Amino acid sequence: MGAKGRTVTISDVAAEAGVAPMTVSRVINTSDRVAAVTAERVQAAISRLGYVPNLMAGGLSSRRSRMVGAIVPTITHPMFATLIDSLTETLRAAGYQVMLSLSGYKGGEDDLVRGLLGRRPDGMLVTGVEHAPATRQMLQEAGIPVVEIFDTGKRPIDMLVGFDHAAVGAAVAEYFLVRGHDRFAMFSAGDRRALARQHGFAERVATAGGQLISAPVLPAPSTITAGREAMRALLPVLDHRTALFCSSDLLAFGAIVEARQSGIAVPDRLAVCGFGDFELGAASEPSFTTVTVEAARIGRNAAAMILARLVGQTVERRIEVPFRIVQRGSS
Amino acid sequence: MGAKGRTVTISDVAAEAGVAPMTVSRVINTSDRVAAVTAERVQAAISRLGYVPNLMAGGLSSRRSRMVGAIVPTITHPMFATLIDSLTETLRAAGYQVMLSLSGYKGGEDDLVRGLLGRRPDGMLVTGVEHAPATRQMLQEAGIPVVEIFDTGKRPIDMLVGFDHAAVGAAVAEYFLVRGHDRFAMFSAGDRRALARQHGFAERVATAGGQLISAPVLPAPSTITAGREAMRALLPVLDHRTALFCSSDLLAFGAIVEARQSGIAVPDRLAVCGFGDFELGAASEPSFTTVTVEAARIGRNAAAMILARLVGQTVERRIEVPFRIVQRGSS
DNA sequence: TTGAAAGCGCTAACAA
DNA sequence: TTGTTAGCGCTTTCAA
Repeated sequence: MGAKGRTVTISDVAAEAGVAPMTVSRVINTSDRVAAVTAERVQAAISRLGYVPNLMAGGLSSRRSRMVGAIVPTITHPMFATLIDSLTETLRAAGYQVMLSLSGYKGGEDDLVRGLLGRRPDGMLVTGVEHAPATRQMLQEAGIPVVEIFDTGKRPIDMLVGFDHAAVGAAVAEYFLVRGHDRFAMFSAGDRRALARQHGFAERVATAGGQLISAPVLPAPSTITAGREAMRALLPVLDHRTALFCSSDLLAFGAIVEARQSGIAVPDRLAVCGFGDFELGAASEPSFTTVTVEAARIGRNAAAMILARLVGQTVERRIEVPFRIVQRGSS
Repeated sequence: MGAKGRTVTISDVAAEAGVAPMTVSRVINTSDRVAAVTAERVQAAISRLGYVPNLMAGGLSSRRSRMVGAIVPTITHPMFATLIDSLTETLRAAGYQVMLSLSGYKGGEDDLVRGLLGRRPDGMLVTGVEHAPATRQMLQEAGIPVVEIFDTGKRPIDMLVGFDHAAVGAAVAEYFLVRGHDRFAMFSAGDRRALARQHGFAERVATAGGQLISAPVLPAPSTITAGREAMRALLPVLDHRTALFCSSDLLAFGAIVEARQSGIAVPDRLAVCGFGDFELGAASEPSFTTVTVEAARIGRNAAAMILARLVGQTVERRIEVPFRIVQRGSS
């Protein structure tokens, strides 16, 4: 560094401490292989000069960047925010940094992957299992551990931590069916995984001979306001007891707020189940039923899988994380 | 890359295209300075081999990493999530990536800064204006544009985009005073900036001769549940009309839910103002008054300042972003 | 418009 | 335990 003048390099430190650069490198990376006195002298030189090792140089030479790339659609969504939080923390504890890219919900993943791979990450995390063939190939040929998260598929690129969204939809339908419902509605965001939940829900409902009276697809990411508006549109056909599944807790909350405004009793006239288990669902009034998935666990597992592979361990290639319906006041 | 065998380098591409490595480099970085036919041939070789340029090598050589480091307390908080979103997007459009570190609310910033500076970022963003002296010095000596965000101070490290939290507190107090309130309470998270808002609020209240009946400090980050609990504790002294300022919309929402559960009329008996302008405040019932600050604008401004400096422009060193009280159903 | 030489700052591999 | 040599894959600089 150095405000004026040259950046301090490992050679400067070596000269200052009266050792070879390689010895400084050892002190920094594998301090056990250096005599204690020498190490102390080097450490003193380091802090005297304010030396900050150049990780680009180190990475280029060692072919290890101590960095993991991650792509998620957004961090505005509590689920992904939590996931990135736990991923980052688990990797940080192991000495790795995370380079994050946000893909939005409109594709363009290829450029993001290429951009990250340019930094030569030691591992990669991508959201979902649907990728352009070229993207898949790039990831495969990178020769690093790759984890796909938040979904399942038959043929992962490498490793996978997620759950079956269609199964979630079916489980929620089942939950309602068991409680005697026969009229259903679903508010779904337009992204792949929300739509998979919708399909699972609709299919189970159809199999049971239930009636799906409405299933609007809303723009991703979901908002409370979108939930309110969808509910407003649904009101005219809400003449009988209905069970509503929302692809996000935000939609569910909006739906409930609007329903109560309009004098629709929850849960008697309208039963509601959300998805995501945000704090909102537990701490609002009425609290509402939702599907809980431990996002933090997905992040931790993904990080652990990458780290394990980096130290040469054989790892489970596929982890299905459980989901669970949490019954609350809305159903 | 290459699943088996060596990674493709610029020399491989050069050989494939029948040119020198330097020509390939020019095609990638400054394609205008290469003959069109040559460029085409090189591009063909690049995609044939699946070449992904090594940015560590490029950065080491050019001393530009095309990367900006950023430290925020958390991305779980909607305000910081939005900010990082806009920062990332603005920088991405200019060809820069963001390396994100999460500091939590407990310090340890020094290690994060050192870790990021090791990647030789072309710019840095840090949250707040309070830093350990050593951290300050490291940032200063890095010789790169540094932006401190989300606060103001007399003596920024380099550049600053933020607002005065004490002024926010004072403005909210003023807002209540104008409406004839004389009894006040405040729920505040324990982080620096929330406490600054609290102080500003308390001071203005005191100056006006108002009574501050309660001002608990809650753990950061704020939650809805914490707001409910704080309200439960406040109930016994809520015998007169009271105005409550919460350091976060989550606390405000929790407070309102709990108050209504307990039969306290909002806004007649209890007026509430939150902070942050989350969607929750606008779309819940009753909607609630809050302080809005454009987080996205802070991110965009910070990115723009860094980018401008990187192309050698002289830049405003301090941007005060406005805040505004949005009146809604709770006050 | 293109190429050759040198070097960015570090670490692997080997030697002492 | 420490040092020397070579080279990671690019770009800068200079030359043609």
